[in-house]
Amino acid sequence: MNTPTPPLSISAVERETGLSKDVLRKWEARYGFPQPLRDEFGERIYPPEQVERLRLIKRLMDTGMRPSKIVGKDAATLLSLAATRHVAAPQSEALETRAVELLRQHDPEGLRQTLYRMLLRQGLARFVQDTISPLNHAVGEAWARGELEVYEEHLYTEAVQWVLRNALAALSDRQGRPRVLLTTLPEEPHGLGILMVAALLALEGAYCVTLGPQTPVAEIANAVKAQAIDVVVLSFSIIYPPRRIPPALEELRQRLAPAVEIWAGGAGTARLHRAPAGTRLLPTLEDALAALGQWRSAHAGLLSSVVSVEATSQT
Amino acid sequence: MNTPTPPLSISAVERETGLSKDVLRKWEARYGFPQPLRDEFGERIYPPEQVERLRLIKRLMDTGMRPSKIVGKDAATLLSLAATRHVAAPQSEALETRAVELLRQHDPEGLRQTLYRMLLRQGLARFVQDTISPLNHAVGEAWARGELEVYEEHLYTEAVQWVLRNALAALSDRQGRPRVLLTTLPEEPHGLGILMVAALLALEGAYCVTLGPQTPVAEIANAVKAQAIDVVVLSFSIIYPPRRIPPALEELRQRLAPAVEIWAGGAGTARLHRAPAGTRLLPTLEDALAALGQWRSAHAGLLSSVVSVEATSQT
DNA sequence: TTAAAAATATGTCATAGACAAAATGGTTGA
DNA sequence: TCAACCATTTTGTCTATGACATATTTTTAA
Repeated sequence: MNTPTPPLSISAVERETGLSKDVLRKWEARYGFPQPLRDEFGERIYPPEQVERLRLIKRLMDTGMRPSKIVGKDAATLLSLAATRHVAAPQSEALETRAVELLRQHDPEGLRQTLYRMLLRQGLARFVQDTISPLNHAVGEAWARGELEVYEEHLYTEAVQWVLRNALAALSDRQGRPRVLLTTLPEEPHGLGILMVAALLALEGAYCVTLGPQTPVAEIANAVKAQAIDVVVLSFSIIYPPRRIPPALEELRQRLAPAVEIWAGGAGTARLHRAPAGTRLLPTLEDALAALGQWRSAHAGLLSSVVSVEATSQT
Repeated sequence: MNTPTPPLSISAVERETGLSKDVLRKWEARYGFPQPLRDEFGERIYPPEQVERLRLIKRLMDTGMRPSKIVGKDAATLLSLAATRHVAAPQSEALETRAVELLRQHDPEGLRQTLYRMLLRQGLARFVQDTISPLNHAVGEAWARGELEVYEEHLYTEAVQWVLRNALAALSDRQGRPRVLLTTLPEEPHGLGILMVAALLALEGAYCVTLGPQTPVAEIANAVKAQAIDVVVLSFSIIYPPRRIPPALEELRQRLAPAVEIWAGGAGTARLHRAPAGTRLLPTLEDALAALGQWRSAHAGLLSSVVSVEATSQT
């Protein structure tokens, strides 16, 4: 009934796991795993079990573990390690399993509908915080366990984006303040986070421009000028190397006028001690709302003179 | 004003151009191009001009040219080659340049609006055929000339998807016939084509399920059964190796009940001589409409008994 | 404790050659 | 005239091994 999963070539494994060919070969030499079979031409072929383990290892490494600690471990140990990683117990198991089920049945329409109904029932704010957030985790873990294929994760992402963008379109108010630009840096492909933040901020009356993921810094600077942006929100997922976040933020800080605030959100920022000067961390969605409130009170008296401020800041 | 584009490392060039590190090194050895400089550690660094040329070369290769014919050529020659490739002169230059402009200004909202207004003015069918199709070309070429960054192309894709999905949602009719499943195979990442076809078919009253791109064959078979699908539409873009299309179609043909039709569309199918037995090629969008008409007349007398046919075909 | 320095771990890059897979071009047979 | 076949060439991917930059951890000094 399910996919029969034949053994994979090294490029296929690279595609499936995100581990480069070089890394796969080096691990084999250094840690003795993976240990692919060879085909008739002496080329590596990886049995599904090993691909499975590699997927798990990749997932654990994305949460900060080091290869030497985990590459040797067997699948069971890896799974238990993965289990100890997340503390928060999901409150609405039912929805999550239902969503994963719909994914597996390839019913994108049904998934969108389910999500949209949930949105109507809960309201946008609770929907984003209590439903989408845990769902993201559930889907991510299902994928790491090999229960979902890559394209099924795509399906999920598309459905969520669809629902959130719809909501955003309805909320869009060009007079809203602050004017917020949301995007990710070129090395960060995950764009769901910014949509979630955008939804929350737009609900509170901010004007949100979501650029989509992977915008070069120079282009962010252009967009900020062109659209008279007050706040830039960047999202860093768990896969973004934490060490690279501060320098990236500092570079952006230098390129933007000091009046433009820089907020950094996403799971990747949770591991940071403190924010670089002139930037702000938003490890959770609540922090985004708090930051918005503070921006508002800081600019409360100035809102009437905003137009002139923008005009000068565009030089 | 524009991006300053520093010299790039070999991985960066791989990311930018889609040419693997192995290929970049081999071309250097075989054809003498690219000829990257070396940094202080002896590692390759590619000046922007060479990256530019590589981008053009990749684009030309995607249209079927061979490396030996073009890797040596200079940028001007490559551009003229690219120019001779497309015959059809775009009729509404204005719109195309306007869209590219909006992209460059990072105004996704504005782009969506422009597209949506165009849709309302022209109607969905003309919008897809006369506007989106040439726009796709224009954007693709702008990208090959280096006028757009990767993420700007994403922006475009997202905007078009947004507009088309919106239209599709409004048209969706669960009673519609035939029931059409649209997707691409795992090696084909481009998903715009199926949305365009879906829009046209849905407009004519078909029920369309768009699975998103990169669905494994086994999963297509599952979905076909689960949703009582009459027709599977696959899209092959210009980058799909033409030689692999027939075997792929044949494999799918074997996995599906004979009553389920298989149509293959997209620019990749234009180069094929004839369709494998039991499948049908749709090199142009008009062909899709024609195929729909023929399906309808072939099943005209049976439409009343469709329900029972489905019930038995699901065994 | 904090900070700097040394040691270790890890990923990326380089070279060079083997060879499968794809494409081309010519030949044969319908 | 066209398609199918085979030989030849082209082209991309893979193997193997080692160097070394960069990231992380540990140790040492302040």
